[in-house]
Amino acid sequence: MNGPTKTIISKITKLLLAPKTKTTPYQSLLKHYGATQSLTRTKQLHAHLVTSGLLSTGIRSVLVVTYANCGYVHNARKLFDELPQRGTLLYNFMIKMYIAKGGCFEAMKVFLEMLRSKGCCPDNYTYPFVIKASSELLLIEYGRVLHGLTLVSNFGSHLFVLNSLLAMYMNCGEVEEARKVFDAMKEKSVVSWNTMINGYFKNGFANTALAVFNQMVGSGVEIDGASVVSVLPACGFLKELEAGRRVHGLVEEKVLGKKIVSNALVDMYAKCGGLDEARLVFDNMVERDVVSWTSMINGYILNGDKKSALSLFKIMQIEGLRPSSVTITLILLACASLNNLKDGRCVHGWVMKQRLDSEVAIETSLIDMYAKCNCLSLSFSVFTRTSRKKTVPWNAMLSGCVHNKLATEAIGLFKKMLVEGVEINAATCNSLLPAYGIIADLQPVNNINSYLMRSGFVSNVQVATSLIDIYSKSGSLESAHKIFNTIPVDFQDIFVWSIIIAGYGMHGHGETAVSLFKQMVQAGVKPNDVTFTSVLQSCSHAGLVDDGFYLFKFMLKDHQTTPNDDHYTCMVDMLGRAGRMDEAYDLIKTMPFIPGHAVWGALLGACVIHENVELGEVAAKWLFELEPDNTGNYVLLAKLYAALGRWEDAENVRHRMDDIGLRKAPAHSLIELLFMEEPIATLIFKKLASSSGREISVLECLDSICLRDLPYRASRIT
DNA sequence: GTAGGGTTAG
Repeated sequence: MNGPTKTIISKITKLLLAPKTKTTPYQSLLKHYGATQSLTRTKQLHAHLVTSGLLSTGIRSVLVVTYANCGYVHNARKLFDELPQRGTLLYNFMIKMYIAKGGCFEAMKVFLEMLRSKGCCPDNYTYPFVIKASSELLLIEYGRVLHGLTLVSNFGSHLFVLNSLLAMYMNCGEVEEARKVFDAMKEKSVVSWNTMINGYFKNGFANTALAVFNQMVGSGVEIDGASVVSVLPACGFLKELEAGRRVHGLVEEKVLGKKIVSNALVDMYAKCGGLDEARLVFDNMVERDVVSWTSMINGYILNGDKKSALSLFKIMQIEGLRPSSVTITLILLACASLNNLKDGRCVHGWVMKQRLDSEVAIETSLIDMYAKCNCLSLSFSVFTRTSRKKTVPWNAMLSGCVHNKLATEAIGLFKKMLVEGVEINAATCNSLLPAYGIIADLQPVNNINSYLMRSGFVSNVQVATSLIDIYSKSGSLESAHKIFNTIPVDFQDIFVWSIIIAGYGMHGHGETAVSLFKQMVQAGVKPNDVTFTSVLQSCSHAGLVDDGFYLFKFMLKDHQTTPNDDHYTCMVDMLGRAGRMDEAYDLIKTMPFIPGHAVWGALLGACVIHENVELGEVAAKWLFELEPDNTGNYVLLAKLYAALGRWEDAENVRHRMDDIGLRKAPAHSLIELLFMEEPIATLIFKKLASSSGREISVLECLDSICLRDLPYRASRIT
């Protein structure tokens, strides 16, 4: 017999000896039940097969697959265990079932059984499943072993296997390893590229994600919907409106007009500040789901238009869409920042009816909303109904107390957290720490500091930043600076620098503030609006006019930072305090935008100090127009007149207030008006003293003007 | 029968 004949004969023999694989009607029926996930019918047929004694091994195998497809783990497992022999296919189905049910650990166990079994090897279907399981369990070491197994079992170059390895490495944060696998791939599919784009973004490399997408398009790979949905969040995060627009162009060109793609576009435009374009995509959608509406609502919130967010939410409900917990979270956020208790309570009512009020995210948002609307008792009543084990509602409650200036309560709550064994995280510390800034007492700050040291939370830069802030607010710049020095240079970000600079500024150490600012710039940290405000304020408080001017010019020239209202206010305040009134006014005149009330307020304040009526009247004129309801401005102008003895003009200011209804009760005298403000009381005190020609005690003066909180005010005035 | 995809938050 020659070779070919031998082969043919062996093939025929194999076919004859092989078990008949003809599908019986029962098997076809079970396959149909599996495909349609008809569990009840499967159970009925199973019972029938048992009673009629038809439960052959072949049928049992099919039953395992059917139960697995229906997701009925118990029966699948039972029948699977009873089988005398199990093939790769059956193992694969069991693994797939466990993963679909979220039982990744069980899936891994089945895989181990498979490896231990004789004559049954994992195949190109098994590996993607188990790699996914180890990925979801974040078992990177396991994943590496699997990677090794694929290499020794010749599946190391299988496209699906490699793609699942890419996803696994990315999901476990092993970006470099994913890259190595990707670069070594001889054949790449659109899924490989998409996995890389998505993986880079999720691991914080938004720029690389965008670059990989561009490379993909550049090398002629046909993109699909998933490519777009993976790259758009990166554009949104980077606020790369132009890049986002180009992606949008590709979407139109390739007709990738799926709902999910449009949703991603809405989100991208919203995050890039292209609200009109977001709305255009939203309006042109044929069909919108909750995510579409939620993304659009979020767009309005991100762009500061919370009122439109609320009205869109109402339209959404009229259109019959049920908000998700994400939508609710956002709406409560909008209500919180609008101080809109009425709508917030409505949403709360709806949430209760829908029985969504026990979702942690929603509970937390409710606590936050009530706190921001200054209804802390309602926050507490939501809080007491929570399960109290999760950290986030506690954090929201802490922030709520701090927002309402209830520092002692916040600290009390924190102690309770420790007693009740609630997990403390960095966010807890960040919510709590500002409470110590309110108390501004060194002893409690030292206590919390030692806790943060022991627990290791100080190594969190945000926590350390807060700690620096509360130390400087409590008067210990030395401790603040010590903590600043413990932060590794690479982690000294713009926030830490701003806080320490502001700390020195706050205590009048303008020179140190300026020198720290220079150190920061030297260290390569680019100053932002806030740092400039801090350092300019420091100069202003310390009277460092020249330094202030230098920094202001530095901001204009070297950093192309456009000064904002705050910066001009600092400058005007600084020049004004130094008596350089005309320069202050000239600066205002050169402002590239319309000056706000703060700038004019600073000028008026300076005019009062230096008794400059001419400019004071100019400033007041603007202020009365910009904020006609602010009584403080009227008082300041009256004070200015009073200081110069121009009582008639001062009296006119009072009339002006009466005319616009700012003072409901009739005033008997100018003095009464002037006493409304504490600095004016000081002035009156001086006037009384000089007119009577003798020393007048503060208490005597205060007594005569019946101010409340005497001891407090007396200490402030002396 | 296998791989990749969207909105929020403390």
